Amino acid sequence: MSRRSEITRKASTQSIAAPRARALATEGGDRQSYHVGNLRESLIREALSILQEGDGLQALSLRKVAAASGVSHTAAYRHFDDKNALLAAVAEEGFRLLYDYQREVVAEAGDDLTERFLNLGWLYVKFTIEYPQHARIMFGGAGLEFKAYPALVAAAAKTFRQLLEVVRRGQERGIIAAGSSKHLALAAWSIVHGVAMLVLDGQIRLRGDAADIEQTVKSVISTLFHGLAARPA
Amino acid sequence: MSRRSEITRKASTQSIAAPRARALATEGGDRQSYHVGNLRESLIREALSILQEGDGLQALSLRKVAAASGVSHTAAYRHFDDKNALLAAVAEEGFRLLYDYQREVVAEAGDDLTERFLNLGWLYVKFTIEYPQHARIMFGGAGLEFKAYPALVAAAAKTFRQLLEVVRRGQERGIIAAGSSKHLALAAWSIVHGVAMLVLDGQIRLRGDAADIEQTVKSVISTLFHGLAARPA
DNA sequence: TGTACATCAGTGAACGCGCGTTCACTGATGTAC
DNA sequence: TGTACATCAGTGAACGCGCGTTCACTGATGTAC
Repeated sequence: MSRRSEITRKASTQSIAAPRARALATEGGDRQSYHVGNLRESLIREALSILQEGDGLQALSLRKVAAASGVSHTAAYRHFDDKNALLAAVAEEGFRLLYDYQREVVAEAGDDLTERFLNLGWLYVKFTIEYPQHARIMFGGAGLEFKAYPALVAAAAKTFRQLLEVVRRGQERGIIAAGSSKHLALAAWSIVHGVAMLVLDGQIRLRGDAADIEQTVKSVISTLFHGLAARPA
Repeated sequence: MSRRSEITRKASTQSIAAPRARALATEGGDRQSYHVGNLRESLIREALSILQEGDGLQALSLRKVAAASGVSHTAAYRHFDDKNALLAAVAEEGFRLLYDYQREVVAEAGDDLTERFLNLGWLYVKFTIEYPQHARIMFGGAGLEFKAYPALVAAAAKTFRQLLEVVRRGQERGIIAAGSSKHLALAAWSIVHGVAMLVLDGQIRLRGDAADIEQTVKSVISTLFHGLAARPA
């Protein structure tokens, strides 16, 4: 008993992002023995799990999250000032998760920069499709005031900086056009974010299988890469 | 008395989009003498007005909308099956409004197609910034099941088709690259939608004035036009 | 023109619900001497 | 080692709230004869 609580306490002191990046994609984990030491993490995890069920943002309540963690609903106030603070933590976790995924793609060896760009963009869209409600919280659908949560702002900025670096490296190698790398990165982020949101909202109908969607999305991204305008022949 | 109700009844039989496209941008109109004949339009208008106050989607309730229309909250059920049906009507109205605005830009004379493209894109973003909550309903933030509302689907499709036509005309004139015009239009929609959402969510911080934002947005769109890749020199 | 009836938009009371938040509390664990 | 005390995570009852929806109703307007 005392041994277990020692373990869980230790777990609570380190970032939950790294060890859980994979776990999130799989199943919920053990439901027992939360409390004392890891309730905070448990609440975030269960919130994600509830969002994953797809009943929309308004299906997420403090009470449900607490119940899923096997805890009285007032216990949440030990760890979060209020409901919004929990949402902010969920969003923050989302950005860390996305960052980790992106890092893998960026780190992948491969000389074809275009290819890598397509993959990075496709990853972003895939993330949004796989974690739609999660993505909505991250991208303002919950009406969260980001400014009130510096850690959240930092996590989001870090994710964007990753893209910015890829653009810069491309420019150095002469593969990406010269100019404000910030504006170019913004263009890349915008198109990928836009197509993700349109797919998520069903404006882009995903008739056909996953492969079709992937192809469509990549075609859109490659339009950005090569330009909409006709090349002067 | 009977004369007035005749007028309002006639008004209710035609689309509210055209005559109101301008009115929406200005003030709320007269609050008296709704009922019998134009309650439906009044409910939609007041819903928009409440959304415009910017307290978020969840601040919009049937009861508030009815109260703003000066009517018992159960009266709404005379005109809408339920709350979602009202939301769908609001979204539909939004697409019609956007369509009308776009048509003006498209119709504007001007030989410079690039310029016109930038203007069309900027219009889209401006619309989203000016009617943020409205845009959220239109773009899935309310969790509306679009499929259940054919008129809504039609209005959205019509707006997209407008963009598609511009792309096709550009291709005919050899100004826009050959290839699937649908995919190209999708790319244009995506980037514009993405940048709009990122601005709306504060991910793109709008330090500086409106002109700065306009410049940034147009720079992003022109990146799509000319391509991210370096031109082979 | 007058009467009887149908239609239908809007009323207001009532319902049950889940919500976020507060409060005084309990009981286990950690710390000082 | 033992005692007294502080800390602190979690409890459970209670609060007030606004919500969507239902129901039987009222009263004005339109229609048939």
